[in-house]
Amino acid sequence: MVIGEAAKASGISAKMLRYYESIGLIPRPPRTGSGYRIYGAHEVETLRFIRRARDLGLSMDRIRLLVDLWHNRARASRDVKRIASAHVAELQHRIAEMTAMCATLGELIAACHGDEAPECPILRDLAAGGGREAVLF
Amino acid sequence: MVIGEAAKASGISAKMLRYYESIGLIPRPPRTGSGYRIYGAHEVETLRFIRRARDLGLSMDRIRLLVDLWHNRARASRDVKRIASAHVAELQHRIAEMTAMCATLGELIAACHGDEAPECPILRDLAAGGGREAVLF
DNA sequence: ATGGGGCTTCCCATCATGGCAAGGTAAAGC
DNA sequence: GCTTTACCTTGCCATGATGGGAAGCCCCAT
Repeated sequence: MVIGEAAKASGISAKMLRYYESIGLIPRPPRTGSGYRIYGAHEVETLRFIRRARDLGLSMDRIRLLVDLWHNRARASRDVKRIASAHVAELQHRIAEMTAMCATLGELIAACHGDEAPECPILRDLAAGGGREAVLF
Repeated sequence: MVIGEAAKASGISAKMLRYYESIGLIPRPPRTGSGYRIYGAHEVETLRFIRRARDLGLSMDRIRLLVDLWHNRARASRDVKRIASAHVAELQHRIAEMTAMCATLGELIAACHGDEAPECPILRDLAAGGGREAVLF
């Protein structure tokens, strides 16, 4: 399999395959005489693993650790669980931040007439400092 | 006020003040004879506005629009509301994505013993393709 | 006058991804 | 065999918002 085929089979673009190779996430594949990268079924399997980890929002650093554990028959599932849990904790943190933003903005949007007039609670709040009083009055 | 003081007063680093100036988000301030940027109370007020918009997760592009509307007495609150609503919609989209990731990972984490053994539903799922069957068996 | 801290500009790095350009190659059609 | 076409190679640039650092100038206090 040449890089375009591996890309199609794995769902990762050829560009990213070269990038992953350059950062050492995947090993350098053998080349044909003319320099084309050659991937086998095993490599594509690893790539699909990476793809799915990426789809779950994992960082490259954590994916690297997971791939290493996956390829390591002496692994402890505890290590895998710890990495996944840390990721979930980060996701929840970000979700909480964004939910708070949505809540604040939602109140302001609800208070805004959204008409031709210039008066706007959203701008007023941004200008005044986001304190509760700016929302209530 | 020189840049460091404006930074402290606004909560935006001096580095970012120069950056915001370079991308045209804020106008170029006057300079002293020796080239120091000089900021007044009005500029700091704008910077605090930007800071709070940033804290609500707005993109620079949207902040630019909001600042323009804020400074424009002939604005319509409808335009402000539309921008804020678009941002909330994006936030909700991202929240939904991350929540789905959390749900999937949560199931896998719950199914993982997290002990010394190599057997791990998390890795199994990543390897198998994320289908339901991989979770259930 | 000298030292320290703050200011200036410019360059580099992040992270994962895409785009573009120039040049080589493989395979298919004529 | 030659042409076309599609694909491969490397390398550079860009993103967005931010931090870091270096080299050099400036202001103030001692």
